[in-house]
Amino acid sequence: MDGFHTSQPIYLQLADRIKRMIVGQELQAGQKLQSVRDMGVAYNVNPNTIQRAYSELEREGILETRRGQGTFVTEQEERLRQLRGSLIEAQIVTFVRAMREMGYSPDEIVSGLQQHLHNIDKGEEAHD
Amino acid sequence: MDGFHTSQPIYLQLADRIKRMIVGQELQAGQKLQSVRDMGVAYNVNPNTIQRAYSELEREGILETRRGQGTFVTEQEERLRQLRGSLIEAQIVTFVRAMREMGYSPDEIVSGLQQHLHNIDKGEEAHD
Amino acid sequence: MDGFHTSQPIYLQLADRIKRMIVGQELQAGQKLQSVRDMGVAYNVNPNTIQRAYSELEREGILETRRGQGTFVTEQEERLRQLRGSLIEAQIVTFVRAMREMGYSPDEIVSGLQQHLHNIDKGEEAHD
Amino acid sequence: MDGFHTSQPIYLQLADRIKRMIVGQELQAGQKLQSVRDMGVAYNVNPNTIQRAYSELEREGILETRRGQGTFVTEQEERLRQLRGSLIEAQIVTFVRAMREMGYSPDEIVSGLQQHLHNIDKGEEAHD
DNA sequence: GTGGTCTAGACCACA
DNA sequence: GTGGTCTAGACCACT
Repeated sequence: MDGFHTSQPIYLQLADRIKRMIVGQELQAGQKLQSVRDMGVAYNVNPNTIQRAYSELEREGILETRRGQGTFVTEQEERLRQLRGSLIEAQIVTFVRAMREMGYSPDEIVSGLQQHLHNIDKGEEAHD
Repeated sequence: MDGFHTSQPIYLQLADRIKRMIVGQELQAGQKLQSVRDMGVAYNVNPNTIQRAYSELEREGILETRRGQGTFVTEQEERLRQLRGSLIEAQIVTFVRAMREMGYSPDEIVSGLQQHLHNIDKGEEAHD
Repeated sequence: MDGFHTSQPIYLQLADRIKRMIVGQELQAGQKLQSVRDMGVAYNVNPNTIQRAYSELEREGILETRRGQGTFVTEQEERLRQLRGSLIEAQIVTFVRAMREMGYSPDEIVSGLQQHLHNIDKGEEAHD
Repeated sequence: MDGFHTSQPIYLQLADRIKRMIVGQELQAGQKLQSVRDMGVAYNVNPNTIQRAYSELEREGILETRRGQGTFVTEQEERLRQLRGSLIEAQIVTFVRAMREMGYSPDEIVSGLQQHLHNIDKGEEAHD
């Protein structure tokens, strides 16, 4: 296997990765994904597990499969906008919770974030 | 075991947890930690692994061990402030990277965050 | 093969199809059927299986074979009326049984059916 | 295997059967179903296939699973009413289509059905 | 015991 | 080739 957690099923972690790739424009609307077999090799995972991830995303309206042709990112842009919105929301929620647990007030969260963005602005993100 | 990843040694994951407990005030400066044996039972992990996590944190100046007495959170407030700062920094870095990968500009990150905080301000999130 | 079940011999399933085609006027009284060879190709089934279906229907007086000419739908209208009646009866029996198994009383079956026909009457189902 | 078609995946046929058992009161709200292993033996099918049928029905809100305890029919009566309604609708649609294909008008369908129900009323379903 | 996940390997339908 | 289904057998977490 590759870089998977034990805390969540692999097929859901795969689905999450694909979602992030779509939102991050690494996968464009309408684009063909790797076949379940190729992706199985790429991630060193059984094709059935890839298949399950694809099925889940198809059920969510994010992917479409065409028998004998392959699996594709949906071309319904609206659905992809929804997806982006929900992933962003989740990121923010997680971030805010973590910061509050460390004793930050909402105002401090915003100002801490602004400070950080200000700093990397001049110095431009030296490393990765 | 409890909720550990496979991608990182358990002792480091334990160390992270303890750091977060300290920053989140669940563990106060100078407070005694559970013995490696008790903690091993609590997290269902080998005491040696706990010991290794403690050693790592001692090396970082966050914990102190007193022979025959146990392991304690350091009383050097400055060190704890540093710790808090670095954890917060890490949170922000992770958050910003994720948001930028999803195509958000710095300004959008801040406004998205403010929007979120504004929304939960009036109404929700009274619980948890 | 095409769309056959495993629960019943294919030749009987074929015979049923032909019956339905006759009752549904896709095959008229006196009309010539495809040769067993052509039909075998059409349904991707062994010609012997087609022959068996034809024989069965001939036994039931629905088809007639004329040596050297082929197989024809009978011209005995009375027999076709019987056939239609028996197929319809079978449909109704199946339908009523299913509805009763789902807890519908005879009166509810009729009213449910009327409701449905009433609904499609004004509006939908212009297609197909 | 038992009595499955080739035209539809077994796991969906299983799901349909279970739905019909629920609507037909053979399975009551809140009742425990057979374990995936027992059901696998009963239907001579791999437990994974049973599992898939159960998952599908859970996704549809018809079953609920409690880890370590088993799989149960939901106790949300409203959901079960919906289910019954949709199955009945499907029965009627199929029935009406078949009858129309055999040349019956809506009025004839109703009268044919009433005639049938009238007949079995006196004679009381002799067989089966 | 229970359900849930995963692998390995097979076969099918569709293009 | 593609995805979709199924089996056999394994291991896990939960009760």
